[in-house]
Amino acid sequence: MPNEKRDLSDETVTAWARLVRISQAVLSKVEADLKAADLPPLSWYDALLELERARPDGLRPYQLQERMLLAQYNMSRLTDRLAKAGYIEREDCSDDGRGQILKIDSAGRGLLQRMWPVYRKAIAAHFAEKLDTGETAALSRMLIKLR
Amino acid sequence: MPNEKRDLSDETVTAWARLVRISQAVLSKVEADLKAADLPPLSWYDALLELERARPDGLRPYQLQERMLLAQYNMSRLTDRLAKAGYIEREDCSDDGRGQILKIDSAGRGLLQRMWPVYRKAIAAHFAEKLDTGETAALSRMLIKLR
DNA sequence: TCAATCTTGATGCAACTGCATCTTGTTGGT
DNA sequence: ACCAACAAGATGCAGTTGCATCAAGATTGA
Repeated sequence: MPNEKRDLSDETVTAWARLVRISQAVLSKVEADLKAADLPPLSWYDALLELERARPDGLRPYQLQERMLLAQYNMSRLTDRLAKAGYIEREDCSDDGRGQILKIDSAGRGLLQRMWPVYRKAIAAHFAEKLDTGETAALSRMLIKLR
Repeated sequence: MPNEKRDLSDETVTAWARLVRISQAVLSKVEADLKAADLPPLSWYDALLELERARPDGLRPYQLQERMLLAQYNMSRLTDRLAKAGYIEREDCSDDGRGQILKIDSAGRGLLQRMWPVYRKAIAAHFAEKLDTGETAALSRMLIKLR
């Protein structure tokens, strides 16, 4: 049916389909491993890791949002959950009355430490073991170009 | 913090992070283009395309589910929506009293035709234009290894 | 043949996401 | 100083997903 291909080669469409399907499949395997270990989803890890790297200043929600490529309302809700779970602190921002500053706390750092071994094994099993060093580098280079 | 890296190199972790972030970002751009054209999400296209390819026999839900790497309950709901929107027919399966057979109908084929031009342009803009032929092939090869 | 087990597909419920919109506060032009 | 435009963050609502479970039919094995 879609044979009004115009300028897109079959190889290109196949590559596109693989990117979508396979990256999603690998990601769900990793998420499943986290869940099987009774750990929160990857987005919690990502957010906490960014806040860990931003120590000791912390980050404004909109900064975290840009780094994580998340919609604003999703970030608002994610920080809500993280704060309720006790993994981050929210301080009022002195420069901007609307804003806040997010900081990871010690429970958050503890969670990072508990999650990493599981996450590391999952990345190894579902990603790293399937590629050699050169392939990893090549994949990385292709992905950069897509950004 | 996660410096108990054991066997995962920094390059590997970076490549992993890029795969997750960038593929998700590109995918949302494509989804956004479809939505901007008042078209249904990609999953509708994927399902209908599989059913188009399976003509004239159609597919059992579990077969479609395997091809699309979707959870069973998500497939059940996707077929519900597609049937309610009039894009597929569901027939009782004669071989198996529990089962059904899904077939794309002419409205479904019409939707494929209306979606493809938009989808094609989106793939071109957000994916194909950023890679040359060799790079597309290389990306494809790396992804295959991850499957 | 008949019970135990497995497979197919659906569904109630809670959590999460997308969208639109709101509130509060900042900024820039006059 | 003021008002219009803009930016940060929250939230109500509808739609979607994940999880657990269910019902109904198929399969296996004694």
